[in-house]
Amino acid sequence: MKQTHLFSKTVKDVPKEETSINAQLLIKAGFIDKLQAGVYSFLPLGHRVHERIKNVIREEMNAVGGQEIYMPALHPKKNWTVTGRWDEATEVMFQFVGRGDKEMGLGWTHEEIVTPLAKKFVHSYKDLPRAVYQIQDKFRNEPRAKSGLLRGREFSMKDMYSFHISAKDLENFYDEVLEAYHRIFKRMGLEALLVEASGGAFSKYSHEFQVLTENGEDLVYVCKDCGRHQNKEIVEDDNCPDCGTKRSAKKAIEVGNIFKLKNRFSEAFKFKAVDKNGQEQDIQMGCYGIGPSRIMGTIVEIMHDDNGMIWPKEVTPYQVHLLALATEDEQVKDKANRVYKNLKEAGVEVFFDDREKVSPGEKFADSDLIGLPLQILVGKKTATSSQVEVKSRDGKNLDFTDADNLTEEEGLAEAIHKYYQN
RNA sequence: CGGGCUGUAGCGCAGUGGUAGCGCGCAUCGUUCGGGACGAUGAGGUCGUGGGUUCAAAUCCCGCCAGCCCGACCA
Repeated sequence: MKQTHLFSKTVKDVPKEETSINAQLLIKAGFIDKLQAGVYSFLPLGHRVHERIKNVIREEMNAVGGQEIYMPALHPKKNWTVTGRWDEATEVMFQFVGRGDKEMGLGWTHEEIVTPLAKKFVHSYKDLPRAVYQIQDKFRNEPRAKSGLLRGREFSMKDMYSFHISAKDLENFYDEVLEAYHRIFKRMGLEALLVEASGGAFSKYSHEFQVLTENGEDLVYVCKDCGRHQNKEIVEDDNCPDCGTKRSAKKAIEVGNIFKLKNRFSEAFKFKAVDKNGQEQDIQMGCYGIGPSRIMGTIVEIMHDDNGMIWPKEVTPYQVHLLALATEDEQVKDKANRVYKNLKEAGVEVFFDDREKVSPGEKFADSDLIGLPLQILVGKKTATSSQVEVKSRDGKNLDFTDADNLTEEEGLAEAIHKYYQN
């Protein structure tokens, strides 16, 4: 992708009222644009990151047997009256009247949709277990949207729902998803703690995945001795219930949440299946949420420095940022174009700053702001040789920069591919 | 929903009663070119919105809308 063709641009100043780091950096770099409080457009670079995050989640959900579907966001009132949550959810749910006085609402969660859906196909223990998930925008009428992508009124969510013939089977699957969640966050460079929390409107208890950061809005009691962490909402005293250690409250961002719904929704929708003995059983359900857009904001909160963002390899919008530094020099220009072409042909995802009459300083500043893991510099220094200069955004040394055979033609693409495989 | 602050050019801001400014960005030309270069010229605004006061309102008063922060809330 040539930077001269990119839809968005970086800006030098962001509104001073945007105080959260993720909003500031993502807006400044042209990754997102705010339409209204808690509602954002994802621009090409931001969209690519968002999609990569979703793809990591997809891979891990598919790996535990989840099947991707896509449900409507526009819900009829009738499904919600079954569980009584139409009236309970007036605060959080956007509700309105459509044509013919029909009452409808926008989906803020999908138990009321997926349960009757599954009921159409599941009648016997032989049809179980099943897990379906979707990645879709959720709508929540938050009293106060804030902190950029961290708390929005429209935001992306992966929500998976699982169906089981027994509580035991639910337990097993729940544990598998829990492990899958750990893998997801690890792949994206986030250290997420497993935290016990209340079940809110869904069940008595749940597990949250929390990333510790000062900019978080949750408070987690962290036990450094035995690792039993609990959300403040269920904590009665500072001491760990397991080992008795005095725990400290730390701010955190909730990036995932999983619940055992048990028979709460299957009972409401009269969703049963016969077991091996021919006896009808309430279906046991679990639900598993994770917010890609919130994760994007969290990654920026955690991984940045004074100059800008630093994307982890798994979710970077492009693999390398190629900078043509002295475009008035025809040799430099030709060489940069060649490197771009060669890398692209070798399957490297290249973002190419081909802007002319833009000073090197501005290119460096923009490149650091955008934060791709690798920067390749083509300037007068190396114009007459076939060598290129490679820098890592995080400042760590690259073991391949010294390789003698690392030229624009040979070795470079290979080294980049290798870098991304680690 | 309570408290505080804010709304003026694409973005950031100044302008407290006399008819609209600065910086960035943008356009054209020239110079510059390894950590956000410089000069010249130019385009761009019903000052959030509705009403009121006044000879005169971006500026004063009232209502409304929108945004940010703190709190409450947060499946």
